[in-house]
Amino acid sequence: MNKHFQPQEVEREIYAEWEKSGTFQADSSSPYPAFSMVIPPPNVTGVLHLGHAWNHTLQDILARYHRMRGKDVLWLPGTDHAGIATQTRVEKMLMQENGQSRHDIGRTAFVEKVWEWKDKYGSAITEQIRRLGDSVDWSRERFTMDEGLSQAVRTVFVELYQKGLIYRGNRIINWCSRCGTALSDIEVEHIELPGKLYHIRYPLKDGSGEVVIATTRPETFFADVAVAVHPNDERYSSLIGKTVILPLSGREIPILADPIVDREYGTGCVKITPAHDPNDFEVGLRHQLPQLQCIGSDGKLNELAMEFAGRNALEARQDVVDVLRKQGYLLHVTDIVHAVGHCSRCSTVVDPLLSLQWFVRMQNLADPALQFVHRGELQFVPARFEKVFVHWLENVKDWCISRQLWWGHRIPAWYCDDCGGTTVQLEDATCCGHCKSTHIHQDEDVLDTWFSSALWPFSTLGWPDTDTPDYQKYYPTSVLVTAYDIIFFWVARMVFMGLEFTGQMPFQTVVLHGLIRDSEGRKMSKSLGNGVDPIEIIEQYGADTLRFCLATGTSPGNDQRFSMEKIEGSRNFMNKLWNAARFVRMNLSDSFQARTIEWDKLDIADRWILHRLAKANKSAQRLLEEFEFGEAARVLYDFAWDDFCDWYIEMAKISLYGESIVDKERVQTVLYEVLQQLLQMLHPFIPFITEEIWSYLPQRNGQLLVASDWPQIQQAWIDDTCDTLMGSIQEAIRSVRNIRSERNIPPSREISLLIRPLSVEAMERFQQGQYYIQKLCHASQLENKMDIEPPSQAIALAVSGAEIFIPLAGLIDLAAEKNRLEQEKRRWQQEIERIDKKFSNPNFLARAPQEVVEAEKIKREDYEARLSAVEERLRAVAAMEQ
RNA sequence: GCGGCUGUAGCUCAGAGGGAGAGCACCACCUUGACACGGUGGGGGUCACAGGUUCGAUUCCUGUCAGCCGCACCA
Repeated sequence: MNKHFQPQEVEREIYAEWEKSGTFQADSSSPYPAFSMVIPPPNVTGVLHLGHAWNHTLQDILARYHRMRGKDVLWLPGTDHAGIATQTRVEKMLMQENGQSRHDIGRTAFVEKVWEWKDKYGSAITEQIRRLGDSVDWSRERFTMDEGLSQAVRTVFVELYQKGLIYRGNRIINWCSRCGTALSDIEVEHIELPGKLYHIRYPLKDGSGEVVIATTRPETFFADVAVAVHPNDERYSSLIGKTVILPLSGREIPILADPIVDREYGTGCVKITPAHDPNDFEVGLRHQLPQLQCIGSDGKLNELAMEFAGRNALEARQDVVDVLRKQGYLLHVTDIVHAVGHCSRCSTVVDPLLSLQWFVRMQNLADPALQFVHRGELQFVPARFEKVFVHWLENVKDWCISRQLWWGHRIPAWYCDDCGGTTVQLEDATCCGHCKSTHIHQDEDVLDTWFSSALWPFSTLGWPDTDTPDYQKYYPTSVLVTAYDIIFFWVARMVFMGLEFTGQMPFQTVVLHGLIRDSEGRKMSKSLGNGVDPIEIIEQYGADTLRFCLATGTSPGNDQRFSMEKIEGSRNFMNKLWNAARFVRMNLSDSFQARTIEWDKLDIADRWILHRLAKANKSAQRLLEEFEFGEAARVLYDFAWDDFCDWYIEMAKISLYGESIVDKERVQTVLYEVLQQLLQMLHPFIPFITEEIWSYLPQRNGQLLVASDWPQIQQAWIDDTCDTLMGSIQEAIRSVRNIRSERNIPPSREISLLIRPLSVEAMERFQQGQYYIQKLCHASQLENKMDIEPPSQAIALAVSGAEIFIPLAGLIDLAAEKNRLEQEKRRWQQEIERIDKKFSNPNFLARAPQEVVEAEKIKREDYEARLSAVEERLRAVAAMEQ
């Protein structure tokens, strides 16, 4: 083994070996119980970012863990077609290369281009997924526009239409003029911006005065159809039913009463523009008002705006205001701050627009989802996200699913040019379903990408065919792991679609993690240029370093900051593990045969490390079952670094470099066993390096770690007494080291140690650890006797159950020693006081649990013993001063 | 307006009803035969604030303050 692990040299080979071994492939015919997950399908056009890397690390930990625990694991990979993003990208390319727009080449040719593009670049992201080491089943990879998945989309659309849960209608939708398509409500991001509130006079027709309305979008006034006031607003009650004359156009519109009006806001008078505002739209329906439109889908004003026709609405605003002002209609303008909707993809301001679109009627789908969740049939991790989920579903509005794009699942609806009927069906229509006319044309639009993603957990397993072995065995899936920012986009939609079409929750548990931020806590974004390319990290440090860094940074549902310092910390751990393994390997012969561990023949240190190993295993398992990834990783880190490397390996060196063959073999067996189990437990987190180390272990015969079993917890190894015993040995070692350091006694200078135990029992304890104390304190001799008479020129240490003397003839500064002992004395006195305070409270004795009281008593005895040792020593020092 | 998260060492963050933790940074010492991507030792925090529950609160509850996020409304 080299001095350092070289991830670049081995990761690709190891991944290829894993793939070849078939370990990642699920087997629906195997007798083992299923553990299944579907990957949140990344954008086929995309590149891997740190968020993916994190998300995938967590899933891979689960996949590999459950595989090692004997489950038949299916982790299904794939990508989605990302309608707008992909289309935009190919359009740009087309424009750059040929100077053509998609309209220049036509729909069929354009869609062909996108497929070409997808075939060429769509594998980039799946290649990157391999670099992360994901143990996905590539034989089951899916794409949302695959034949089967497209069939699922059509089936769902047709069935929902037949059930009346999908309808086409004229509604206010969010229109992004840059993307040229409608968006759903959640694709709109509201951003607080400074704006102006324009107060405009609308004269009464009867000449008796005027009303003043307030608006932020004065350019829409051309499409006003009414003015509304609150029914109980005394200021305006006499005006209800009267008519006002719209400035410039002279059109007459009514004043009406509607409770939606906020009397406090603006003037309390609202202009009603049903075609350009969702609230006004509702008011319009209630009062049967016409729906006049003055801005088209191109964002331009139309002929209703008279001389402004043809101009961009937003740009024309100022001119409209100027004209109103000139003609005396503008009363005044005030500054306000209001939330303006922006396209979440391209940040263009979205226009509320009246438009004929397809919608999913949400009520009937949301209700069952809410019922199932209330019955506890979906576990959220962390639980608090359930509230977010429920709140959204309780208030959800109908989902606009049609997109004015060419790339995606085309809506299976045909319109008849003769009878005007709509035909919705699975197969491509050849004639009108109502009048049999062949003069029909298909709807031009495609479906929202999330419509197909919503079906992902079952469409990928063969649905609508529910008899496939995969669907039978792996649906519903076990766990879904995703970031909390797509609870609405994806999780909620999978839930209600899953319930509607499979009658089951698509997953039993949904694990939500946070978002990656930069080292200053900012979201990573292209515009800030603070993004980090995970592939670069992998190339520089290896996938394991990245994965371990992300895993240890995980705390449930919370964001994490990314920094190179953390990466280095993680890299250092890889190096530590590598070298610990290297040490073990160097001390085993090539023909080494693992022996069974004979508990009775083990030394205290052996028992202790096996105890710690079993405890670490227990904790890691519990934490992984609870999806506490960060804690699980930390438990293993601490075990590996602190217990194994810092203590056990150092202690093992005594036997390894000693005379006794028996001792040496004993320690070799333990080292080998611990390392092997450690590699197995770390494998889900850092698969490459553990696999690589595994290959160096003797007697492996080409067996892969990835296919091995998670180690059994050996109950017989759990030994708390041994743990406390080692604890006191470690304390003794640390105390002596502390003194060495304080007194600048270099390691090269050997010292003697005299241990004076306070009891026979303590003497036996220290006997078991005395070689370790001696070696780890660089002591040339050690005596452990109850009747030791301390030399006068010595430093005295009070440890649990004993006093330790370090004879240092000629090096003792009595004043300094007295000072140190005084400090010690105060420390133990304080501890005793703290405990006595508890005991002096009668309620403590009466109400605290017996174990707690008992534990405090034992502590007090220990402190008391130490205190008297220190006091005695103080007296001795004082006597010497004379 | 509704809901949520966060506030612990200089920084990043764990944690748990009964003696304040880690990593990094810092200081000192150490080329000890796995590792300087290392070892040993050390300094450093009234666990945001105020109440309450409890024998006992940094941990549970309520409120306040500060930072952040989501949802709704905003003519």
